[in-house]
Amino acid sequence: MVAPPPTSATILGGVQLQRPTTAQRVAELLRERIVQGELSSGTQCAELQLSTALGVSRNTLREAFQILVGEHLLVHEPHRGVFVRRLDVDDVRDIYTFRRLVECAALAHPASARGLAEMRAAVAQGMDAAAREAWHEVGTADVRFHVGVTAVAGSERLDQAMRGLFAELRLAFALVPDAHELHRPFLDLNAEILELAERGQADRASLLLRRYLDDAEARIVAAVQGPSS
Amino acid sequence: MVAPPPTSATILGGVQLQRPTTAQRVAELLRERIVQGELSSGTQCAELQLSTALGVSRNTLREAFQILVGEHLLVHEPHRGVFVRRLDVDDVRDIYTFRRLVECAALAHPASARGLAEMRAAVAQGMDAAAREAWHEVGTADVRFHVGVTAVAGSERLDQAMRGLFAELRLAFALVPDAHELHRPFLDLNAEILELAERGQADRASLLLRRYLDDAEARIVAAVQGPSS
DNA sequence: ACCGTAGGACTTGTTCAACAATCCCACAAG
DNA sequence: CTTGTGGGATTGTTGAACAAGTCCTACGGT
Repeated sequence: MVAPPPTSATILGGVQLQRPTTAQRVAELLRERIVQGELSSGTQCAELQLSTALGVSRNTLREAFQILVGEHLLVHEPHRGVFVRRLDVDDVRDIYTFRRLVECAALAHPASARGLAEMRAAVAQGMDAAAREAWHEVGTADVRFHVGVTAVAGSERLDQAMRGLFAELRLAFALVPDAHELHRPFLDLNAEILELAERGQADRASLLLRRYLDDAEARIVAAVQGPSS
Repeated sequence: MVAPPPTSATILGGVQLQRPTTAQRVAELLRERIVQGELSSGTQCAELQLSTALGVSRNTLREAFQILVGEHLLVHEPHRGVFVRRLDVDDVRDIYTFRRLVECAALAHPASARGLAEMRAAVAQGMDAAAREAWHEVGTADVRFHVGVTAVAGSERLDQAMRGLFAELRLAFALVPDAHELHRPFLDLNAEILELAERGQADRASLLLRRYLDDAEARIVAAVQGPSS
């Protein structure tokens, strides 16, 4: 087995510098608006209105829609339009079933040190943000922590799937009143999980994580079915 | 836990009857061509050529492209075109890292009987197909078996992610000479895994499955780096 | 009051033609 | 052998147009 000749990609560390296409930029902008809750669940995205507002053609906008539909952030109802996805209780349960399986398994069989480093960085960021009472950033750090947990498994595709899941979850976060209250109690728990994981106590870390997930799921389920129950 | 009220979706079994849009049908057609290997890895999909061949406009075709790019079956290089994705060794390893984590964890903590039923049906189909020497169908049954394993976890999103992963994997299957030889030895193993799972011997089933995955990964990695080594 | 229904306004689905931006290749110059 | 430099082909993006479908409303029958 001979060493492969160094390509420009390996030299440059695999970074790809390609200006995003208009559709990608539009998708990115809409994605941001959606996960930030500025476009709330169920909102219709009218083509003519949005395309003129963004200064792009309908065709380009429709390409952007396809991207976001593929990410489950928008739903497409033929001849009716595209809408910001609305999560129901089953969706939240489904997402947490996914997270429980993947995150707990990742912690139980650690394979990548990069994931641990991410977890460490996320805990630090969360502590710091809490000290400054920057609650929104605390939430960001919490998400980062769990993406880090997933990264412990060492699969790029798994990481990406998890990032997609979190984007979906934010649709539900928006329904939780006092979103900072959602993440605040988990700061210490994350730190504890990290410490166990670093000491090689994989099983205890995994168990603690499961408790976290059960708790978070219950909170969000309650928020989603909210006043209706 | 009370039973949820039956919605129209549950009554109708969740089937949604909406004629697919043209872009969706084009995407489906191309997806089929790709996973069947009729469009081999690296092939460029020229817009003008394809759109005239399919009798659709370039704009519609580009919407279809966005769908398939989102499924990682096509890659888009701005101003150069879209190409059928080419999997390298790292991709295969990444996919199998994903599968190991998810499938083994699913078997270890069974949560859905529907998954077991799928596994059973897949084993039966595989045996039957092998008896008829229908090797292609044996491969289909093998894939079905492992989607069934994933379904044991009980998350719709996880199932979908796994189906997407298998679509990608077929890009690599096409590189394996004698694809039926790839699946043939696993018929009995699948049956054995199923039996262990049904008897509640989750750990042993999970262990056996891990051996399967390691073996399959090695074969495909060898095929992908193939003649170059 | 309660359907059905027939319009009509509006939105989405799809195509087409055009132009701008970019890539690719062949060829010439150093 | 490397480095410009066209020019041709492909992709990126737009605007207009029409077909197809949905939603709303008013009308008529019962």
